[in-house]
Amino acid sequence: MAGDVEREPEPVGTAARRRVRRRTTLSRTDVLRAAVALVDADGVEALSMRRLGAALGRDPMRLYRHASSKEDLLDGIVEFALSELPVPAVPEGGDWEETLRRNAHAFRALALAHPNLAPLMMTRPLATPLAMRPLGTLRPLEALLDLFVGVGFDGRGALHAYRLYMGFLYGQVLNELQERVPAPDESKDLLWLGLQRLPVREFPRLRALAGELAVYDGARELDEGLDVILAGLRPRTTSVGDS
Amino acid sequence: MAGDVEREPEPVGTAARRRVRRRTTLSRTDVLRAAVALVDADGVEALSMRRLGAALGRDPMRLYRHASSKEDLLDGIVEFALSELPVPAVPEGGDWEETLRRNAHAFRALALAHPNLAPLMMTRPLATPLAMRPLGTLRPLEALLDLFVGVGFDGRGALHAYRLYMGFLYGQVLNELQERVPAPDESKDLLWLGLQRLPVREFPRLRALAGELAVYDGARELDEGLDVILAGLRPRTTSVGDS
DNA sequence: ATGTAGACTCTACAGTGTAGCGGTGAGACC
DNA sequence: GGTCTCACCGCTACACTGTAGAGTCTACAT
Repeated sequence: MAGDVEREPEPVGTAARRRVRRRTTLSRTDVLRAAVALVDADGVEALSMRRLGAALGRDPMRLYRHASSKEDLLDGIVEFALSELPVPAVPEGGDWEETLRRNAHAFRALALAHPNLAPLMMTRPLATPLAMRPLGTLRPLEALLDLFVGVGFDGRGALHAYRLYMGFLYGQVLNELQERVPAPDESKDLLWLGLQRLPVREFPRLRALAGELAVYDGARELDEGLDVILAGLRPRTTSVGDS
Repeated sequence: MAGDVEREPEPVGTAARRRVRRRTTLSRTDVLRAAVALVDADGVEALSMRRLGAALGRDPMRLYRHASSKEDLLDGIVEFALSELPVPAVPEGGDWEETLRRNAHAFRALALAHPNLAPLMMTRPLATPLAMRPLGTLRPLEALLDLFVGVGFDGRGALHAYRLYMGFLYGQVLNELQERVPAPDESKDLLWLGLQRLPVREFPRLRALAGELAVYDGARELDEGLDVILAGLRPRTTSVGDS
C-alpha cells in the first residue's frame, strides 16, 4: 500500500516553486511527524484528519495529498516511527550477539518513547501481507537474515532464528507495556490496592509478588530473555564459540 | 473496568420473569458472542453498536445494558474470547514442559481461530493496568506463576519465567499472523510476485527464501521456539532433569 | 385509581472519514 | 492579448459513528 516514507506528488505548475506559498509547502514527513506527535500526546483515538489538519494549520482535505486514506496515514506513521531504527548490521569484526542485543534495546527504547504508537507498530503490519510491505520495513528483516546467515545458518535456519528473535522481542516489549502504569508514583500504591482486591485463596502467588510487580526493570528483563534466546541459538552457529 | 464475563443487571420487576419477553431475554454472553461473530466475519472496524444491535434484532441502545461503553464492549469480547482457554495446570504427576507446550498451542489455536480479534487480544489489556484487570484475565497468570514455583523457581524467578514465556508466545503468534496471507491458494504466486519487486542487490536473502516463506508451519515454528525457551529455563528448575 | 420508579425506545448531537463540487489561477496555444 | 485547459484548493455534504438525554410505557405499591 504505502510506498517509501518520502514520496511527494510533484506540483505540475513549474511556477509554483517561484511563488511564495502560504508559510511553507508541506511534506509527507511533516504530516507524519505531526501525526506522531498528536498520537504521542493524546493517543491513537485522538488522531483524526480534522485535528491533524488543525494542528498543521491546513485544511484537513489537504492531507489526502500525502496519504491516500487514514489507513494509509496509520501505515505511514508506523513506517515513519520504525524508520528511526538503525538497520542492524554486524560491524567489521563485531559480535553478532552484541548486534542483536543492541538492536533489541533500540527497539524497546523506540516503543517506550512512543507508548501510544506501540500497539500500532506491532499490529498494523498484519493488514498488509509481507510481500507487499514498503521496502523500508523489509530492510531490517533482510539485515537480520543476513546476520544469521553470516554466522552459519542456512536459509531455513536463518528464517527460523529471525522469527524466534523477532517474536520474542515483540512479545517482550508488549509485555512490558502491559505492566506499565501511567503514573509511576502512584503505581505502587495503586498496584497494592488492586492486588488487595484479589481473593487470597485464589491468587496467593500474585499477591505475594506485589513488591516484584511494582518495579519492572524492562532493560534487565529484556537482557535476561536475550540470554535464553541467544543461548538457544548459539549452538547452531559456526562462530568461534562452542561446537 | 469490566467485571467478570457474566454480570447481568437484575431486572427489578420480579414479575418480569413471568411475562413473556420479546423472543428471549438477552444476556451479556449473547451480546459478546454476537460481537465476536461480527468481528470474525468482517473485522474490528465493522463492529459498531448499530450493526451489533441489528445483528441481534435489538435497539442499539439496549446494548448499553450489557456494556457500559464500546471500550467496555471491546474489553468484554477479548475477555470472552480468552476465557475459552483452559487455565493451565500441571496434572497429577504431569510434565510442566508438556503443560506449557499445550497451553502455547491452545493459545495459538485460539488466535488463529479469531485472526481479526488477535490484535485486540494482544493490545487491549494495555489500556487497563494489571492490578485493575478482571479476575478471569488474571487467573492464567496466577496459574503459570504457580506452575513455575512448583518446579523450583522462587517468586522473582517465576515472574521472570512467566514474562519470558508469555512474551515469546505473544510475539510468536503475532509473527505468524503477520506472515499469513488471506487466500492461501494465491499466496504462493502473490508472494513470488511481491518478492520479484525487491531489488536483487538489496534483498538477496529475502528473495532467496521465497520458497520457505510460502509455507509457514506455525505449529512447528512454535515448537521449535519452545525448544529454545524451555531449554533456557530447564537449568533453573529443581525438577528431575539436569543440574 | 393514582403515583411512581424503572426499563425501554427514540431522537439528537457532536464528531468521524472522505467523495465530489465549483472557483481560481497558472501555463499553453493562437 | 485573448482564450482554452486543467490541476489544484478550499469547501460542502453525506453517510456513519458513539452515546447523552428526553420522552414513553409498563408493572408494581399504595
